Amino acid sequence: MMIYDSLTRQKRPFEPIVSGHVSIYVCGVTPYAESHLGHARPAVLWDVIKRYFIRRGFLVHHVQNFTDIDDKIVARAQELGISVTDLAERHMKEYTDAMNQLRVLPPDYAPRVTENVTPINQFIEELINKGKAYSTPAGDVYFRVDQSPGYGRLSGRQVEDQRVGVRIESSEDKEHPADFALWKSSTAGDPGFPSPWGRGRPGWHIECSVMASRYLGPQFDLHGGGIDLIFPHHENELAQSEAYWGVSPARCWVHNGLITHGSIKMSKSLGNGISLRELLDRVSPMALRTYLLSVHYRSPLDFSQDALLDWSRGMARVWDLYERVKDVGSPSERLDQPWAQRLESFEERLLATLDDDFNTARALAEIYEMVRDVHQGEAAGHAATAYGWARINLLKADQVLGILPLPATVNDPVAHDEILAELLSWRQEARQDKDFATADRIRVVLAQAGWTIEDTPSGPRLVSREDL
RNA sequence: GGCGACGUAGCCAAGUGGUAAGGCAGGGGUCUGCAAAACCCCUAUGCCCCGGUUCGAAUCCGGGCGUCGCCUCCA
Repeated sequence: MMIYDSLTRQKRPFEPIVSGHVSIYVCGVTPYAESHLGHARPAVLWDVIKRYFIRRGFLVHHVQNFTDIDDKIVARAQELGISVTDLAERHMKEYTDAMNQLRVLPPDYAPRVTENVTPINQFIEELINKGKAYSTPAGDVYFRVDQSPGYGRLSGRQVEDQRVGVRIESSEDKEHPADFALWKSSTAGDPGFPSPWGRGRPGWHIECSVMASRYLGPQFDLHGGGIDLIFPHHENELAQSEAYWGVSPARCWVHNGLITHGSIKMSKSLGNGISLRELLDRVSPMALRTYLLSVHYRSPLDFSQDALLDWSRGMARVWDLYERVKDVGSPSERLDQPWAQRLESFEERLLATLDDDFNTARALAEIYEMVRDVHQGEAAGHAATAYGWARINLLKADQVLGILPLPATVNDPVAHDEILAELLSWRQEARQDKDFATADRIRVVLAQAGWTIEDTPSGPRLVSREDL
């Protein structure tokens, strides 16, 4: 099992700290606004990673935080005239709902900054005691970057090389321009928490150092997040945790590439962000999920509606096959024909592709090749065996990748169903009487209602493709 | 200015030394009253360009060109 580590910039064999266990910390969202498509990528990726480890027999501990207090949340809540709690709560729920639709398994813990202020303060105090941080007369606390020997090694940059840009916080009583805040004092009207340095709130990076170690211990296996978090967030987190614990927090840093739109990074400020909620109203969640997995996680994914729709057309074939085979029995015969052998060993190949740095794109290709083998078996006169394997293999793929739509919970009004059924049987009668003009008129009527008729050997079937 | 990523068929995309996966679109076919769906077959002598290393390179090295990301909040 090989995983690319951003710190050493190479694929390395995965060696868990505790044999048979894998501990994962993923940086979650700051719920100050609606979730956009970019948030879905790491969520789906880590969901697959988790499912993969579980299938490989690991016990998984997964923590993903909510940064439910920060400058943006405060600003946005004031703008809307609501409390920061209400604002954060609303967007956390939206996020969670979207994740459920995408079939993302919830983390074992989803800690919030506001529930960890005391441990954060203790952590900061200890850093001050160790001489790694200092408080200022204004009630802020900063981390001393020059007391952190390896600072910059994760992001591959040196403090001196950085562009001398305009620093937003100008009233600095920092010792060094690169020092960053562990604790920020709150002004009168702002939300804040008591602390040894006065009322204030945690800086941006400290919460992850504290919560990761609180829930997973000083060192854990995998640390995830978007590639845009490498600097400053993870660089600073690494420095803090190392200063406190004396060890690097994560054994392996896993960063996903960003989603772009028109080749530009998706972001609210540029106005090219796509609302996850709106997108999920328009497209099938499983089409979106598998589309996100169709590109290797470290590459940028340039989103386009057309590419998503093209992709979902392909997945529809897989879903159709599953519909056809979901109730068939398990194979009873063992055959030495190549297609049968490949169907038997499908899951091994699937897991083997994921062994190599979670190559989900190739894993999806394996599914299509498996589907072709099913048809070969069918053509060879072994339909029952082929379909049996199709059912098993699609479920196995689903277990790890999550590819099948959830069972529909739509309950059309009975009257609606009856009308459709009546029209269909009317058309069948017309067809038997060779009255094709009438039959085709009925087809047009149904088409206008959004239904496509598929005449299968076992009779006509209505298909609605509007959700693709 | 510093650091980094990427450039594979009409489109999306895998592939890090051994002779180009997969999907969509397109073409041909089977089935069908016609369609739709499904299935089968075909579709890159070539992987941004130019050099180099090698028996052999999309894959390694050097130099270009182009696109993007981070250096400020960001998944």
